[in-house]
Amino acid sequence: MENTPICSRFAPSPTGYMHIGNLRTALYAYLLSRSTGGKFIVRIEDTDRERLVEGAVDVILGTLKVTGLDYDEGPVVGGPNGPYTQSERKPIYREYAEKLVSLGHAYYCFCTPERLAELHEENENGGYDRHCRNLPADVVKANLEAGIPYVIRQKIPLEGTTSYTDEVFGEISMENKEMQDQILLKADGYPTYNFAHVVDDYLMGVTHVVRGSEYLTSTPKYVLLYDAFGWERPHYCHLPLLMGKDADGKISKLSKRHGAVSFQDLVKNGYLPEAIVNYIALLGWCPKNTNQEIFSLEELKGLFGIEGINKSPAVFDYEKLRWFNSEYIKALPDDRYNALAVPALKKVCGDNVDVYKLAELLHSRLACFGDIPETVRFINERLPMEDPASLYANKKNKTTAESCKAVLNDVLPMLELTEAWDNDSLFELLKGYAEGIGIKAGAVMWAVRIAVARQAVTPGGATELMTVLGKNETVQRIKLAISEL
RNA sequence: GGCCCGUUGGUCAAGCGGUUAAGACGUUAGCCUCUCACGCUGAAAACAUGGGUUCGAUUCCCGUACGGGUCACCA
Repeated sequence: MENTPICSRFAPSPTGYMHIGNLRTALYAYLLSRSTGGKFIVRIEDTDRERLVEGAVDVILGTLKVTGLDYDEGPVVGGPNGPYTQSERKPIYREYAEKLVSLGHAYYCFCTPERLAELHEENENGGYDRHCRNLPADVVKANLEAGIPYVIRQKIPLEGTTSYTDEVFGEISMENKEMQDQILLKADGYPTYNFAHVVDDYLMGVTHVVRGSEYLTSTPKYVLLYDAFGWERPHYCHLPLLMGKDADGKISKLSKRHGAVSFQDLVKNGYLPEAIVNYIALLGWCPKNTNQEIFSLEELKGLFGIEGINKSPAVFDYEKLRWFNSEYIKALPDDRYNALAVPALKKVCGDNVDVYKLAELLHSRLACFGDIPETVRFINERLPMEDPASLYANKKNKTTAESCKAVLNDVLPMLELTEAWDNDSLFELLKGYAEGIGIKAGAVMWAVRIAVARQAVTPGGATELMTVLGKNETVQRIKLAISEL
């Protein structure tokens, strides 16, 4: 058990929607700090001015709000180490970059983008040739005074090895000669991610850096920066990536080709935020000593720990998400459930049917609110029957198209005559009929259910569907069914 | 291609030198029920591979294969 409070942060770029992998990173960072009673910070990394998307910050903050990931410091709420948006911290980075130059761990580079492109052309895997690394001081001074555009690059040691211990992956070592003199401060005066996040994490007191494993191999460069400044290195927790599976079975980083990958899309498709959070919490992490899978955020806070984080990439499984969602729907109190189901039902069924009754029938059957239109389409629409013979045939109840036709013929006049159109009465009526002729009630129910719904799987039994459809429509549909058989 | 990381059923995963190798989703057989679902009980299904170390390897070490990541004035 961890007992020193962990300060972690979530530092997204406002480049559009909230990717589910991003949300998972936020969740883990959040849980890590909350499980130790520590702070959770949100920071907006908007140093790439060209990729900014308007409204993206709102999407990020909105997602954190509906998922319940509350933060102690961040944009809007502020905090002692603000501002929490990098574009508002621009002078800070320059100050530290220049400090690094004076410390001898960084240098001004006046190479033009054109020259770098040429370099790349000559040798694709060569990288920057460190042309400006040892420029004489007077040349640098003259260039600066002449206003020649420049960047500031990190001076990576030419020899030796840099290592750090990742909390999840263990010791990671990298030969210094494998690393580039990466750019710290861009020509436009903004810092790169490589520099800004290091300065900010230090200044904001972040003790644990939680992020995707794509940073595993660039972290030695960041560690070198901490060392150069003489700052204490933070703990690193790199997370296994979220993958998706193609139609042809190929596995790759989760992206749009795999389906909905943003939190907003999933919610729009009818998944509950709690279900999504629960599912992704378990994608790459597993609690100790329990087989439980359904967890509230609150429970997660108590159970989370770095020891349970996996190293290998995890494939996002929409089927399992559906299962979580169905569990959460079933557990939803009626008022919350109705608030979601009823409007969706009204949209499809209009006001002619008892949508509350329908909603009730659906409560234990629905895996996802997005299924509603398809599930209840048959109510207002007499669907075409593709293969009546197989639809009417049911081996458990020993029904066939013929036997169903006979049943429907018998039952039709009884239904036309009855006045009591409620579930119990209808059920007794049909059951009595079945007993009378000595067949299973199921055989009668099957015939009627198929005849009125015109599809195999329905959101209720025969008599329930009849009450929803009403007497007139039921009778019409049975007549239609008989004529088709 | 160089470097880094990973590899338990179709998927998520437990395991941390000796186990009948859990559990969940999905698939499937059946049961229950007043009909569809829900629910319940079963079934099939896995330690990538070759060497070591060891009395004994899924577990530790090395190689191989496969998968992923990374080599930007993007994060």
